[in-house]
Amino acid sequence: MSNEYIKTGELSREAGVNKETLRFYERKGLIKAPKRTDTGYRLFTQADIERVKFIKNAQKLGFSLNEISELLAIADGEVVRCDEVRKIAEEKLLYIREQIKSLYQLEQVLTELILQCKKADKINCCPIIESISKGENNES
Amino acid sequence: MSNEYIKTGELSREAGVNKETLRFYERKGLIKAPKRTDTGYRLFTQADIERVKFIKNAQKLGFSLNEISELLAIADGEVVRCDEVRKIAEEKLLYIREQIKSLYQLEQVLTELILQCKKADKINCCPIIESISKGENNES
DNA sequence: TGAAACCCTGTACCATACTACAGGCTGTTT
DNA sequence: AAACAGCCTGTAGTATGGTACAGGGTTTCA
Repeated sequence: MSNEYIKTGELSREAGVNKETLRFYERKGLIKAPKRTDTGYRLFTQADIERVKFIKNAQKLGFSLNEISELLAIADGEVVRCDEVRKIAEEKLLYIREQIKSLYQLEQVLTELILQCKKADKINCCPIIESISKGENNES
Repeated sequence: MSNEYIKTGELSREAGVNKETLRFYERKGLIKAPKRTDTGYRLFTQADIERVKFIKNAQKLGFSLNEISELLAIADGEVVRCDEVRKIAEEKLLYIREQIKSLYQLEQVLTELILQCKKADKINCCPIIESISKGENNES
């Protein structure tokens, strides 16, 4: 379980990512360059599987690869600086809330436009096109 | 007002976009290739100002340039097909609602993680990192 | 021994929406 | 006539997160 090395193909299957993606992560520094066989084949470990899964999970939480780099760097440290992790998470949370807010405004405007469109005479007159033309949707 | 031609620089100022962006839109077919002077300078019209503003307004509503192309093609038609416009808007609305939904789920998970982090002992233990490691955030 | 499956590298490409820049005319002003 | 702003072209770069492929070496199994 501990001394089993796996090659690129197996890691890619285990972690559910493309083989090219692993090389991409390596170039980006998200996973560290693994050992190699004499003939140059990469030898990954169980820990690498966990690491790639961590990356995938963090992406599902909305973190970018750069942010995940930061999280991993902290997690790799001797002492995990919990406050630093929380800071990154809090920034992400604020950003997500902003996104929700502006998407909600869009949702309102679009809903209203579609409603108007349904009510309108459909003979060569489109409230949606007209509203965009006039720039009535500028809330920001 | 009608026969006044303007050059790239003025259109860019009037519509609030970069000059390069205008060439980009032209290549993309979002604005049609304008007349030229004998020496090759582009001659835009008032209508082009409106068109660029339309593009900017539609972007604020969340439409991509490809979708804006479709909207403009419909608006350019002899008869504006209101139902087609509404279809595009309705698709966008559905997409925006999905985005809101998944962002809201993220918001919930992140909020909870941050809360746990605040409650936890901060000595070499980070609930956020651990939760991501374990993949506890998989709702999708 | 030979085919199939696997791995390696570097480079280029996908979408999205621009932005920058080199190298060269044109137009205006002094 | 010279300086400078403004326009032209084509190409390449930005950020994001990968994906694809050519051209080659390696491993495995029959």
